[in-house]
Amino acid sequence: MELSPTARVILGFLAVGPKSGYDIKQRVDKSTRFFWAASYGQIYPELKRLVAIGLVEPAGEATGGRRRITYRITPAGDEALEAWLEGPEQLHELRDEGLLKLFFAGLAGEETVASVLERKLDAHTEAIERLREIEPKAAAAGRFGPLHVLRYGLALNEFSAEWCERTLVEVKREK
Amino acid sequence: MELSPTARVILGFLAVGPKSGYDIKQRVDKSTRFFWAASYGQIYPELKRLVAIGLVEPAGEATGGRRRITYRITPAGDEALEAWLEGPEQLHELRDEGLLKLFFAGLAGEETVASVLERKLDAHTEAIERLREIEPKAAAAGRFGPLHVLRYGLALNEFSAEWCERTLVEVKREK
DNA sequence: CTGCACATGTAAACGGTTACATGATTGA
DNA sequence: TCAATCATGTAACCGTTTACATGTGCAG
Repeated sequence: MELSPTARVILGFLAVGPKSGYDIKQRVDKSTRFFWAASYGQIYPELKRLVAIGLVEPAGEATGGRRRITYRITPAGDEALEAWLEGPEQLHELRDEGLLKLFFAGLAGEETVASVLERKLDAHTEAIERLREIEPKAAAAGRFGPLHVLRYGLALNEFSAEWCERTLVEVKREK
Repeated sequence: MELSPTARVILGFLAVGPKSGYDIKQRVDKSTRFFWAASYGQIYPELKRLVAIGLVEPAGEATGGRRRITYRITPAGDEALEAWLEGPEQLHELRDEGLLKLFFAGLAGEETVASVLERKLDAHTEAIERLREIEPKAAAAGRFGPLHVLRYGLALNEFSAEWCERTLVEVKREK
């Protein structure tokens, strides 16, 4: 029983505790979105599919107030999640338009190369700031996975930012 | 005139010199595929679209032998390419299933965490090997962009591999 | 009482991969 | 002569984003 891409995040978050589709989306946006995004257009239909195949079950509607449907992972869901975690496949895809531009920027002159690098540097700097804001919360929560993944993201962006700076210096020296 | 994602690679490679769709695919697979992939299913239709809007033109069919359609970038195509290179947008997307697994792997115990890290390490090690094989060729070609992008890829994968190793040690120490 | 955040959902469009179809040429 | 590679192309499918539709409850 192969899990769809979106099912992987959903089951993961439901394994931590029952949540609504809305909840899941909020969590994704504050954590996994940097390496695994999901939109409402995927989450809501996927939740229904997961219920249909018995990996997830409704855990009661709104306790008073607002409409709200909470879901809980089933034992079958736990099994499927574990099977996925232990499976060998680990897709890795990168789409980096800055790198693509850099690849061709030589055709347009050194100024273009420099501005491409500067914008890539900006993007990494911003990412670092956003991740630093989140870090204290992740550290306080004390869960191993989220914290280490966050620190990896931080370190990776710092590495990339420094690489952009070094390469910028090199480009300007050659000019 | 916004360039479609695939049009960006196509125009870039055609700016270096005339090529067929098949050529472009080969080049992509040997270079940009690590951060910007493209399949025949996109390249051939996109070439036709680019001809239709005048950014690219046919540069003659097969000189004897095999069937083969070569394309050349037009002045309008050069302009569009430069406009794209100088534009501010630089999409950056990452899909890293290893990180997603790591995010949740704590739920399944430390052995799962370790095996997820080991497989991520393997993936980066393999990437390093593949990139090292290509490097001498890129260095010999002497074009700034491709060489620096390749070295960035190499450095990034080395960084990630080392991070996996360090984190593995940490995980095993805690056990 | 108004605007914002909560909350769920669907439809259309887009971008991409994969599989399939076709056929020519080259080298073993 | 047979397999591999060259070479172009299309159709089906999948996953994803975006825009839209609808309505609730709370705070100012």
